[in-house]
Amino acid sequence: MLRLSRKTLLALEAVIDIAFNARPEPVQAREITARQGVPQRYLEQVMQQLVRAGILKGVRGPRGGYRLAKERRRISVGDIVRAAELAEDENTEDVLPKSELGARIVTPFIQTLQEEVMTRLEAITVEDLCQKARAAGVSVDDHIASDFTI
Amino acid sequence: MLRLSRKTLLALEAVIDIAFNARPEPVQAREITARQGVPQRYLEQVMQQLVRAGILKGVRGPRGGYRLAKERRRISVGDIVRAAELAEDENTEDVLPKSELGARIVTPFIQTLQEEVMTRLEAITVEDLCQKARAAGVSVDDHIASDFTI
DNA sequence: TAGGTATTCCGGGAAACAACCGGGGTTTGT
DNA sequence: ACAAACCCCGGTTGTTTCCCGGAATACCTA
Repeated sequence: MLRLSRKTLLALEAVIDIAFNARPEPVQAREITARQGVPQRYLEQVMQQLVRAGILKGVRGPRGGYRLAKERRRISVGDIVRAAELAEDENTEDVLPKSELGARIVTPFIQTLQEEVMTRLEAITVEDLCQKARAAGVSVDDHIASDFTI
Repeated sequence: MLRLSRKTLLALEAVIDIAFNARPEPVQAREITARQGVPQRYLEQVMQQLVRAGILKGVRGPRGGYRLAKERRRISVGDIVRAAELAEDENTEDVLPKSELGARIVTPFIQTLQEEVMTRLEAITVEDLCQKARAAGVSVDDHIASDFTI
């Protein structure tokens, strides 16, 4: 199957959470953890990967938090997935198969498939998902209201 | 990224290896390990998953080995991937996100993507990959000749 | 027909690796 | 001074990979 790590899911939810929230003030990590129910320390770690990838922008100090670094329509799902996955496995030494069959057929086949999926993910932006959320009836009011249920 | 486990790659290569080899006698695990350079014990484990999934058929005793359980065009890549992946993770307890945004938007989005990829994989058969191998110039003679380099 | 051998089958479990999580401290802005 | 993002690093848990010892089964020879 296509396995995405929990970290990637987290990153996706966090970015959309911030994008969906239209407040002028930045969104604090604490709010997101309250909504998603994940340990705050772990989420901050993921957030910083997103900051380093140029997707989020951190604002320090009191009343600080995170904000999108670009417009919603300029951030693709592929960007987020890459930022989350590509963080620690820098080795990327693809176990090259010895057999001709493996090297010439199944490896290229898998690579092509991966590229196709990635292309598909690059075509979908955070903007698209936000519109979908609105269409699905997730109201901004409920969203913001839950900020105070900490 | 779309991460496939080594086990899945192995399963794919093994099945295609057997399918590409047109001999009447079954193919032994030992031959495949010699060609792919993988530990024999591990490969046998993968092979048995494929047997239980109804993709391969094991033939015991001397001159035994593995054979396709069905025609080449009736075995899809999706079948093989499912058989290899779905073996040990029977838990499948999808970590359901608490937030509305996660539950209503990103989870369905990911699921749809997974289903699309799976549908895509079901449409490609072992027969297709064998034809591709022949077109790519992987000769059957070389393939069989390597049987005796053990 | 009986026994020896080659091979698939089966379960358990060690070893390596990645994912997950937390601590302590530093920097930055209010 | 305080509140938050930042940074490094180590510990825990879980998954993947790999190995081992044996049992079952089929072929071969005598």
